[in-house]
Amino acid sequence: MKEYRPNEIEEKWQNIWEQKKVFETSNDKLKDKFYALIEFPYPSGQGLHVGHPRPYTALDIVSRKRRLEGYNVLFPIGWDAFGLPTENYAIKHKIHPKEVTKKNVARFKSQLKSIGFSFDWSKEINTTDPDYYKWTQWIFLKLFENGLAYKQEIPINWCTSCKIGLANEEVVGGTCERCGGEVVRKVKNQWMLKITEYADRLIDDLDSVDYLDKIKIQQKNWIGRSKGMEVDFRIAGKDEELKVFTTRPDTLYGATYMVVAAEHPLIEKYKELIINMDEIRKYQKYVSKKSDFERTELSKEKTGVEIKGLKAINPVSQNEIPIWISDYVLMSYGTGAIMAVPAHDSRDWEFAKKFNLPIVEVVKGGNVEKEAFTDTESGILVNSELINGLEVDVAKEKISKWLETKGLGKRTTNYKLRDWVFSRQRYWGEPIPLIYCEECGWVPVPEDELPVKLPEVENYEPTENGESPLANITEWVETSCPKCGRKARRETDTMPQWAGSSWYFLRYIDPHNSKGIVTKEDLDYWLPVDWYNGGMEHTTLHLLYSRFWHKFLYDIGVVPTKEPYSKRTSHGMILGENNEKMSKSRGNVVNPDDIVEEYGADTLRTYEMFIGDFEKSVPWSENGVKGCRRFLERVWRLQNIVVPGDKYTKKLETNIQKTIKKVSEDYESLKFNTAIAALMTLLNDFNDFGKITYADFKTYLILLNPVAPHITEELWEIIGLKGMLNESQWPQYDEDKAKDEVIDMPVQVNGKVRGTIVVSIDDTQDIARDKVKENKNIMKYIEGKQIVKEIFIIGKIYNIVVK
RNA sequence: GCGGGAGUGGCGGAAUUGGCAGACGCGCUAGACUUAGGAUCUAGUGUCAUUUGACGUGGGGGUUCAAGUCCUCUCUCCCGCACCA
Repeated sequence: MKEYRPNEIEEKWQNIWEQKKVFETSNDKLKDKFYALIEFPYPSGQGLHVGHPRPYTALDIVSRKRRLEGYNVLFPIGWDAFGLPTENYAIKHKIHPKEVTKKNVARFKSQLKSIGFSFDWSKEINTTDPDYYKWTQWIFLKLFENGLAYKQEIPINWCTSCKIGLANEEVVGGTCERCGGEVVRKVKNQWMLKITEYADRLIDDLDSVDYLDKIKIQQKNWIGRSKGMEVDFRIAGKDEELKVFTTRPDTLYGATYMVVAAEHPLIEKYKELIINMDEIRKYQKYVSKKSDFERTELSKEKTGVEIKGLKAINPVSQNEIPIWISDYVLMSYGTGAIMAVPAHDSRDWEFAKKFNLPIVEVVKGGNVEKEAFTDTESGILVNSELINGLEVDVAKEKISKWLETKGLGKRTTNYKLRDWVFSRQRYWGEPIPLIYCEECGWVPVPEDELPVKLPEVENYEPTENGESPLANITEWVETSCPKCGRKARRETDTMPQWAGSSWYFLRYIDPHNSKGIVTKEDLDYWLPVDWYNGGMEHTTLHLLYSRFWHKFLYDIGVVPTKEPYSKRTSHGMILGENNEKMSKSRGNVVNPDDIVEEYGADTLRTYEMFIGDFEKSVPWSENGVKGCRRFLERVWRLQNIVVPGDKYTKKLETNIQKTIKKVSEDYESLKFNTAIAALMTLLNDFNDFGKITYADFKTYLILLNPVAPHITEELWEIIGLKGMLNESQWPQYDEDKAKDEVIDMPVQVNGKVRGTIVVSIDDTQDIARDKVKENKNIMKYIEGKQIVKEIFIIGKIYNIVVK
């Protein structure tokens, strides 16, 4: 027997697979298709770390299994290469982001290839390739033409010293991450996409897809649909209404004050009437330095200022109530104003306590002097003239009707979801293909002029006033209006990184098409994606954005399905050995190259799958890697105990059948760790028995192949099986043979196991009872006592209750 | 704060979904073979008592013949929060 040398074997088979184009998708549309998708990586400067291969290996396993089952499999790969880190690197080192990307992609590619994934490399895509982003721009134009893109004033994080807009991530404690300068909110006119128009469908169509429940729940909560009422509070002495949204109109009598967002237009409108404008200005400035996130997060200690000089009228009680501003009310949710019901909302309660505002109980059951009583899904109304004594449901309905007939409110649906801010004042993104003409307004770049390519620039830093670096390239910006021919200017904002990743799974299907986005008949065959795996952190942004784009493309007749992905699963993170997130600064990053080099790709793959529950985060362990290498060494040595025979060894057959069943099922249900454990157990059985037939070994190799493709292919060749393993077929199991006929049944007395009896799987209670009587140890606990009850579950357990 | 998720040996994790808790692997202990090694093989390994046994799945309470699994209260940790990808 030769020594097991993974590096030699792995390179050998990777070359053979590539030469023979084993993993290229076939054009045979009569075959059943299987489209497996992983989230394409962002090619960062650090290269892959061991977290990347985990989801890739998982779907590689499924893809390899499906090929052996006869499916036509599409398992593609590409690069999500626009983005901030590349641009920042380019600025710092004065290298074109295109060059940075090229270098990073090359590195990622060689790393991925060394791990032996069965990607169809002929379908590789890159979001920064003009042939690709041509179609990203095309989709944007379609959205624009259909009224789903519009401009709006939106505050951005502005670093006063770098003079550049910052991502939320780059703002640390109100200061700029890179220079430590002061960050303020600055209003910019931004392109927005109306994802809210699809809010209902994005919720409702979740019923038609197979996503993990936690993913569905998280998306639903993010969209945050709530049915309620918009209620008008009149401003005392003015012909002006302050609208609030509430899901609880029944608690209206408890509304003892109102709170509006610091940016609420009401303040500007009535600034002459407001007595304490100075105080308000000061508070507005304080709020403007916080992100929405901080505003709600840091709200442990409530802050706020009363707007003195304005009062509101509670529409049901007619009481005059004060209006406050506070940072816990956001302009971006609802109407930017709330009615505060301190008795039944804890934030309102804290605020009322701090500023000494009245608290009026309207649902019975708590002690509202001590704390807010929020358990009010049901209950009886009090202190509420029109609805006293009614159940919450009934009261809600009655007061809603009353408000409607009086014209004081209307039923509406509100969403937490906000429209998508689509503009970036950055260089490394897709140019937004619009032209501004004084006469015609915003005009799309004609389709035949797409793509609008990124121009070459010297400097990638945004301009002094926060415009994108593109704004400085006069010859690029100045153009003529496609409609009227007059002088016009190009939009200089670029798209966010999310744009390219919102539709990439479509382009994989037909990546080299120069005439259209994807050929229609290919779309009909391949859509929807059968299985999409990715991180939970993408649930509410990328996953939702891409569903939105897909639904839009469905509406305009480009794609044939309402949903892009029929199944979505997700993996856990791999942490450092110290149980912390892997990061350069913590110095706990493990590079897969080192593992491949020292132990081999098959060991890396096996370990990544065996490391633990696929859906949970787990710490890396080098010792665990060694254990997997040892396992593969034992598999390698199985070649020594193979004897001729084209049938399963009798004594091993049940175990083999059971393992086929277990492994086949586990590979399909993310339980890779237990599949490998089953293969280890079977290997132990083989070694205990001492010899195996070709048939035993062949089945074993196929079962292990998706996890460890190189070693199994090599062993297949060594023992002289026909053809290549990857051309063989997935083994079948026989349900009857995959069961033990005889089992050790536990016998309990009063719920405690006192012994076992050997019974056939289908033996009845009478047979079992006789066997119990023969068992002295069990009888010891029964004799002399009265049997109260006997529970017998066939094939499982026998419990005797005695007194 | 809001939303989602997780707590089982020294460690990663199993548990047919209410039926023998700890499969499989790591680590550890002892032994064998040794041209001494981070190789391989054998046996052991939840805790305490060590014959019979008692206890044990973050903590408290409950349902049940039977609870890691169901109900209830509670504690701790992780992830996301819209310009990171």
